[in-house]
Amino acid sequence: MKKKLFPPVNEQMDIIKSFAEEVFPEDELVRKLENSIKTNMPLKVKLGCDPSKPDLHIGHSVVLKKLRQFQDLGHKAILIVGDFTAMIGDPSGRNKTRPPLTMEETRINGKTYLEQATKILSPENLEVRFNSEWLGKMTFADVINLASKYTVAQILERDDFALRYKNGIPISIHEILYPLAQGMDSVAIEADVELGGTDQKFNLIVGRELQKAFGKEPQCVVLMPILEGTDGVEKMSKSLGNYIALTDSPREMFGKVMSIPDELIVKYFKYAAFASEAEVSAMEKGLKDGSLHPRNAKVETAKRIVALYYDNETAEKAFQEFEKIFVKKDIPDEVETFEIEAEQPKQNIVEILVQSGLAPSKKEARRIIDQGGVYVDGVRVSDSNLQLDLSQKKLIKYGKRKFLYVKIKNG
RNA sequence: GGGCAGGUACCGAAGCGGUCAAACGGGGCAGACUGUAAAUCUGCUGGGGUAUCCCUUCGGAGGUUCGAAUCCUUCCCUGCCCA
Repeated sequence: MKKKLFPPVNEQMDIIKSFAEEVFPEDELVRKLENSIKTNMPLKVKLGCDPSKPDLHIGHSVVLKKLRQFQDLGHKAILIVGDFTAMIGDPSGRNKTRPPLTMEETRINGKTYLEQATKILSPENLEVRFNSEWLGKMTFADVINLASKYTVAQILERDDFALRYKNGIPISIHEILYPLAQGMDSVAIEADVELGGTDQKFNLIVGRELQKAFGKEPQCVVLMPILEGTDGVEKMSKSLGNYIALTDSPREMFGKVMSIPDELIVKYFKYAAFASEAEVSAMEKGLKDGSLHPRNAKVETAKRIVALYYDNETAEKAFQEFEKIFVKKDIPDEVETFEIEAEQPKQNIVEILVQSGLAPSKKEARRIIDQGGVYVDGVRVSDSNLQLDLSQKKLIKYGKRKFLYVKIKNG
């Protein structure tokens, strides 16, 4: 056994609490840390992940970064792939029942998830567990026993359940079982700490309660803020389409950050760009006294975020590219070319838009043309009957940000 | 098990035999203005077609009618109340 050195408790606590929304119970956490130093045993830090949506976005990065900090402190990150619970569907923050997934789907997604998560997490001090490992083995009697540990009133403490109940929106029993199932994960792996977004507070507390009920030492809870999506209102999520994926291209990533509302700049700088406290307060001050233009703050934030997932040079390039397109109204450096298969070089513009995938339907293509949203080689198209000669490649701009070269496929 | 109220487009919600592809609000998209911000203004928002034309859609399946989202039958689903 290698001897590990953990930093002093107060240092650890400072790091753990930095940027966290809530950490509780603090005294228990302090005790756990002291004990870990004494026994030279790392804490088990649990993070549940939902394999029903394998595309990670920068909203997820907030909590992943916190987990990474634990790793850097020498603790052990345990990623729970909720392959079993995904079949239930987490009701958190939803006013609707989620469609369950099959086991195979969740397995595949779990793998994708991990690949992306390690962009932030260290592969060391990392353990990945699938919760079907223990949940799948439970008998009905086990489930009843588990269910007996919690009451309906306790479950209804959670606001989204309470709200749905009040508004007559259906709540299925399996959804009620979800927090219990997730709590069992904590029991099974004997988590010392569980991480999550503030929307997970209820679930994490259930985990704590269940650990107690099963005679284990209860976990401490670290809650991170929820990052709003690019629309600035809803929480970032794939289904709402307001997300910035970790796998987005530098250009997309940069552009999406630039489109966030001003009110979110600092929050993004803090939680998505992982700026230091000093940098954050400097930005806040600059914005407040007017010495820093919001746009520049946003540019800085966007660069930092892109650099995290790529590198500084790429981030700089993404910025240049952005300037070029939106400030100088120029065309992007790299535009894909689509080759249309047709006999005639002359093609109808609507047809081209649909075939190249720029427009989802002819109806919409016409609509956008009528509204003045289509340009060919920099010239606005005013007539949806326009015939384009595609023997030379033409640059089409569709809407605000879609660019594509189109030409006829020869031979 | 009984009674009542419901299931409409991405969401909420009108419509209750033809003038309904379906009011209105939200969201989304496009344009103007900008900093691809916010706010504001304008337009669009099922699909096909260059025309007040056709097709698909109002929980599912049948039926009545010249004609149904609107009436009838039946099935499925949800909420509330009673047991």
